[in-house]
Amino acid sequence: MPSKILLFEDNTSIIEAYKLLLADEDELLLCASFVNTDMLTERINHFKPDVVLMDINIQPVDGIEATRTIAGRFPEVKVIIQTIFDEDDKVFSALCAGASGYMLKNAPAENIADAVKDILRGGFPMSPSIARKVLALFKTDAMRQLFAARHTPDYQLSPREKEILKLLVAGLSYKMIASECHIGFETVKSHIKKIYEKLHVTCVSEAVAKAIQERVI
Amino acid sequence: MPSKILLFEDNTSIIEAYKLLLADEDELLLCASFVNTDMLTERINHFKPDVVLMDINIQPVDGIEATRTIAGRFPEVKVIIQTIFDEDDKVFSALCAGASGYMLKNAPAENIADAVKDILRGGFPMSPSIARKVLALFKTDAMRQLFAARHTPDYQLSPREKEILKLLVAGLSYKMIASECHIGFETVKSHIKKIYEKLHVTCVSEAVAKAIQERVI
DNA sequence: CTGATTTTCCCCCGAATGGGGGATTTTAAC
DNA sequence: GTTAAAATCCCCCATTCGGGGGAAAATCAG
Repeated sequence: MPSKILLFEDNTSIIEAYKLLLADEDELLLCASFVNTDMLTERINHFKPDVVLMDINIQPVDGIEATRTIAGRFPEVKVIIQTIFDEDDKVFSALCAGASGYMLKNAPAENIADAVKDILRGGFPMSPSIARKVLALFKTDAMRQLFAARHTPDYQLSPREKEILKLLVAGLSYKMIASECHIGFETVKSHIKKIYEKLHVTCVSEAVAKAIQERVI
Repeated sequence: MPSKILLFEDNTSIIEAYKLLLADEDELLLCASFVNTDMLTERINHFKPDVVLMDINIQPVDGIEATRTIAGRFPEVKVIIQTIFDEDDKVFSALCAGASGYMLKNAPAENIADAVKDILRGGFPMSPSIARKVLALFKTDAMRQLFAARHTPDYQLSPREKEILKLLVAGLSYKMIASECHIGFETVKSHIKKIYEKLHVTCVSEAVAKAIQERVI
């Protein structure tokens, strides 16, 4: 049984091209194509496609928003964003919005069907230029922040120190921490002194910020 | 001018194999190889390679950490992670750490030089399983939080209050904030009193935690 | 113009914090 | 069994915070 495809594309000549390209594919079936995103959910609901090829610049709802809608309402539908080139930010947003992949409209003709099949198999074909862009995203500050989660700097805090740091982050005073941990006030002070040393900070605010941002706790 | 390569690999027979494979490549020059990650930055600094081939399981600093170091200190150096197989998670972490690509050590011999050249040209050969992980990353909550419109509770902080809150989060004392903002100490106190009221907190630690976690600032 | 909000500043005072010294006991490692 | 680290507690003391009162400009919206 072939995979049903819906095409959203405002350029009719591209629609024609796709029709031709997909016509003699046994595994793929182009059910319908639309030049706008009107009645989006109704159309999806009606055709129940396996794949949606979505032009990123379609109107009135743009391809990214449409992707978000489809990914939210029909998570089993794979959305493949169609773009021309040099639209890094948009492609990135589209992937965030739930797109399963990303294709260049000006790719060599025979590759298009293969790309669709590939994505259906769970692959994620990326042209080198796109791969480079995605890879570049791994090096942005935002991504680094994300992966600070995985990369947790080790400040060699002892279990007790971690416990107390957590309570500090939770907003407890020294006194409250003491009673919470069933230890003396002075002990709490000692631990916190040690924590500050190890984290290279000098006050609660820095300690809390560091603990949260670098996921020390 | 050939691209200079440094090899970090603890298996000496693999080092020998790479030497042979890269010996008759005009575009590639294997400068040196090391069986550990001691003196990492010094070595990079000395050889100034274009490419580093980094075994993922090298010691004492593992390949991922080493990659992070190199990517941080020498962003122009491309790091290619060398892995055996079935180490998707590690490979993924390596990419997050800033690797430019990865290669299978047991790849057909003639492919190795090609893979290096490919990555040098900016390509990014990615296996389906890795690609899937990359894609999955785009759908994580963390990413959505970062890039999608997110629910930010509105505490109605005035611009000045936000500014001061930022400085609080940065770990500045009242006095430092005063001098930073060119206002009096008492004014800072007033603002902070107001901030605490609005955020429903009673001390810096709570305020900082809330500001960061709820992205108030 | 008028009222509301923001920003600025002030005093008082008790409580909390941070840094500098310690010391003892328990636990873990070698 | 010695050594090292962790966890506990103590004192002193200056500084910083936090909450309670204000109040006067400056800015802004209607």
